[in-house]
Amino acid sequence: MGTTSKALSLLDFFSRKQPLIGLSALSRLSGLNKATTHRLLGELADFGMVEQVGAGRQYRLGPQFLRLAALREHNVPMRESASVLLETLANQTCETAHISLLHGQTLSTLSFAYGAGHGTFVHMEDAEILSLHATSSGLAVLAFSPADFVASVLSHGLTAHTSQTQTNSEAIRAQLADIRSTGIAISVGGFEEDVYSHAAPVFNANATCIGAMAVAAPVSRMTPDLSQRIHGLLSESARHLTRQWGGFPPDNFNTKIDPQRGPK
Amino acid sequence: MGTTSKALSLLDFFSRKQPLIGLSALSRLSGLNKATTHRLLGELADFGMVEQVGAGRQYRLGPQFLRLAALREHNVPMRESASVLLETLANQTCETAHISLLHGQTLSTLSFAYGAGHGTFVHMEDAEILSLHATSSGLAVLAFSPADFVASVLSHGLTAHTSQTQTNSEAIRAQLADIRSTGIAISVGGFEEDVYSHAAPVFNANATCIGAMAVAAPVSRMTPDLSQRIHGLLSESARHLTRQWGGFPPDNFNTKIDPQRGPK
DNA sequence: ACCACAGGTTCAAATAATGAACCGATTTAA
DNA sequence: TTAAATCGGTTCATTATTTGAACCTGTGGT
Repeated sequence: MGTTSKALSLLDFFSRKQPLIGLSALSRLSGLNKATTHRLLGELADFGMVEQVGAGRQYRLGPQFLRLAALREHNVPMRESASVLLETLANQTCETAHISLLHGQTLSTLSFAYGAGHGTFVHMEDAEILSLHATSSGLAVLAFSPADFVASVLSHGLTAHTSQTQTNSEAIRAQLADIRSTGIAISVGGFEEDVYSHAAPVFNANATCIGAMAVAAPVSRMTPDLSQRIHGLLSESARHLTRQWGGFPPDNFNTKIDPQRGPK
Repeated sequence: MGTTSKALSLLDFFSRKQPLIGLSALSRLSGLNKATTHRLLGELADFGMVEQVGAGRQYRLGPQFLRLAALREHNVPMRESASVLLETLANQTCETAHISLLHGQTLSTLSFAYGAGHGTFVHMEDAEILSLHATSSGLAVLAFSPADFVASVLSHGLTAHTSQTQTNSEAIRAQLADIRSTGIAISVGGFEEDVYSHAAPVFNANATCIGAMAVAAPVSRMTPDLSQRIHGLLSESARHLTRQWGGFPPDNFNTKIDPQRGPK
């Protein structure tokens, strides 16, 4: 592993829950020597990728990312184009629509939109972390990911976020087969109680699955009829997004779904 | 210079004008050996900081920045807090308000807001690059930056963006002295024709100037009266933002400005 | 007074970065 | 239709950078 990778890997320890990390802690987390960590952080800081905050000289992510993200988004408006589709989807379903991208072994939420017409919604936040085995989005991604990746994810500890989280890897593998045939993943209360969500995979130009689009509703509002509608609208939106992002589905992804009745 | 810095410096060659860069070109631009450039790009790509686009295998900024920017913004909502103030300022002045941060020897626009009530406005874009010597924001930053930094900026070629750009470094130094006493920088058509803009510096927790807030109006709409109003509102907003961002003005920044008449 | 842990620094030893030359494939110029 | 130039990418002996144990210094707790 190159020096640059080590430096960049430090950035991955910062999260919503842990926005501030001290030198020693980061050294421990990364397994790198304290002197090495210090030097790498210094280089990252020179570039505005981390910054030190007064009190305990702790580190946090720097302002540089705002600039680079704006530049990236200007060149490749992924977030913008996704947002437009999500707004439509949220309005059509009157529920929360979101899109999350694969990053390592978790999903990170890129954008979301709330529907209208109800008093309550499934809540979402930008950069929220979703686990692969416990969310519909995660299952959708796993279903279209390489076998070794799936094996790696399922072999690590499958944390139970709720009482309904499926932690049996064989049961999950069975679900993945279903998802591959329908093109839609479903999860009920696996990540948060009372959330019923549908998800469809999104692919890049190499036909690799890079994330998933999802619609999440309170369990109490889900009916076979609504599920049917979401199924149709969601798979259409996800396919649309794949195209907009310059990607295309892999050969094992059946694009010829009858919108009236679902596949098979 | 460490290896990590070399890798990160590659990111700085991507811009709005040049979003795609090939391996050889990037090697030339950075002065690094092609093999080195290739390896560094590979490491950056592993982390999603750059990605290769199909055709000519050219590189562009990667999707990772969206995630990190969202995380940073969640932890430290600089953009969000600035936007609120800019909206207010734009409404109060009925003109374009924006904030730009210092990055290297240029300013990068973080956020902006348009006023209401007129048919035309000064146009802005996210991540737009402003030069230090030719904009009011740049002058505001220079006025409160270390002497050696100012010297470095003024010694490099001062490009004339318009016929009205001031390129005489002595004349600019004289302006800086004025700006230090009033706390507001003014530039007329120095960057874009027909733009009359006011700017005020913003400081971080080390009392270092990190950027500037500005109000830009068409020259034709600028009157002594409007300038007076902008002067007051802008310096108040900028001071407010400095506080919100956890910073404070340096000792040589006079915070006791009479809002009726200006200082002195 | 003491210990434990924090951030940060030092310098010989070990490792990883470097770059000239090379490859095969396109593109351009003659 | 060649021939030269340029592209992205790779190789490997040489070289320079990274590395980490030990060491400061300061702080908060007992």
